[in-house]
Amino acid sequence: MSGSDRAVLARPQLSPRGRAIRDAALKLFAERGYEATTTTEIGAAVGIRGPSLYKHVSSKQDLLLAIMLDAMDVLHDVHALAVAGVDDVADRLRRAVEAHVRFHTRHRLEAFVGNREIRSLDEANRAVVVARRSSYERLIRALIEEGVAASRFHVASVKLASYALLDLGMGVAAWYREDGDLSEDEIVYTYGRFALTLVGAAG
Amino acid sequence: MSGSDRAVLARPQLSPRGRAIRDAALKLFAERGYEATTTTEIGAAVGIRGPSLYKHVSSKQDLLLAIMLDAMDVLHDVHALAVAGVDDVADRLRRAVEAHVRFHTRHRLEAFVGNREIRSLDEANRAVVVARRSSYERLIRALIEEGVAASRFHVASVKLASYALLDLGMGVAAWYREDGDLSEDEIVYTYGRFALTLVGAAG
DNA sequence: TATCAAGGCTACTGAGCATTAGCCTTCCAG
DNA sequence: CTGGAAGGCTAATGCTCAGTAGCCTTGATA
Repeated sequence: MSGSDRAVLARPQLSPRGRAIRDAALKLFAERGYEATTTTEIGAAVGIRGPSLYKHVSSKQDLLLAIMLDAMDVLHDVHALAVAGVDDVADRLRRAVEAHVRFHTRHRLEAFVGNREIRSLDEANRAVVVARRSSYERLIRALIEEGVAASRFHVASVKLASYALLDLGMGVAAWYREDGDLSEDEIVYTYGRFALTLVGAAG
Repeated sequence: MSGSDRAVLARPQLSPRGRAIRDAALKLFAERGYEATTTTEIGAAVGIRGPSLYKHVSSKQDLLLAIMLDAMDVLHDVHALAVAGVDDVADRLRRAVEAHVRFHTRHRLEAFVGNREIRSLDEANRAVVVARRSSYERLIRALIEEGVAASRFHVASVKLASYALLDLGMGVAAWYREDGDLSEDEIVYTYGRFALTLVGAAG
């Protein structure tokens, strides 16, 4: 887990203004999309003009990349934390899905942008983000495979089951609202149970 | 069902070139996104220059709107067809979900663009599309409510269950490939069964 | 054969955009 | 009190677009 510790502990420190800019950009990217968001708008959201952003940030593209990479780090971290030290494979899957869903409520903007704007990254950056996402997807699939191998899970297709679980999380990021009438815990626990029935977990 | 008949029978006839342009635009919108797609590219895809598009199409925005509206019509149609004449509520739900998922494989580009590019529609057009989508979502939710009322389904939250089912379809549109190793029927039937376990359908 | 519509094309318009240049103020360190 | 860095600003640069104007070819019709 030294990798995720690094991500947790050594996440680069941003100046307060830098943080504000990134937050504003995140909100705008989520709302209007990356291409449709102008540097003027991002600036306005933190009370400065567009060109002044460049005193804090190297480019709009880097802003997007940083947002996505940070989010992927957090996602890996919460997954690792959720399954660490848990032996039973069904428990591990349930906890992994709970962490997955909770991430998508707590960081819904990051998740939303991360899913929708990969296309807006240029080639090289996209490759990095896609690789990191695939590595996460493999973790979930490996859990299901393990349960199947142990005859604890029974699925028609491991791939299909893992897609389904991952997609449910992404869906949450699209519709969840903090002030909605579904509480975070309600969603998390319900989806955790969905996951187990979905893989046909015995007992 | 006269509404959906209208949609099926009276879908406006497009010239072959018009069709080709719409298809090309759909593919490009799905690949690069609406904002990132230029009229020059759409033109090139059908062998003409960007400005010549305007001999067939009134604007890029209208192209997007037409794609989305047509897709929503088809989705409503396949739903209506799937549940028509089926009495048992569990059967109706399963068939509705199967139709939902099949739509998202057969029309994955339309579904993909329809979900991701609503933001790119201007205010008025967006309102129309959103309304039509909500009406579809209500159909699914009503099915679940009906099963719950009849004590055939048992869910923690109707809303959550319907979100989950709808999101699974959207997920399919994101990863399904005709030449992938999961067949359309395999996905459709598996998700149909998912749906029933997910709503805790008895028998 | 003359006409005309359909459907191409190039050139142009007008707008918007990310980013850079270069200037000015503020404020802290020496 | 002075020098310089930090962080604003306006103006300008260079590019990319959607959409329009207006011209030309083709081919069917009358």
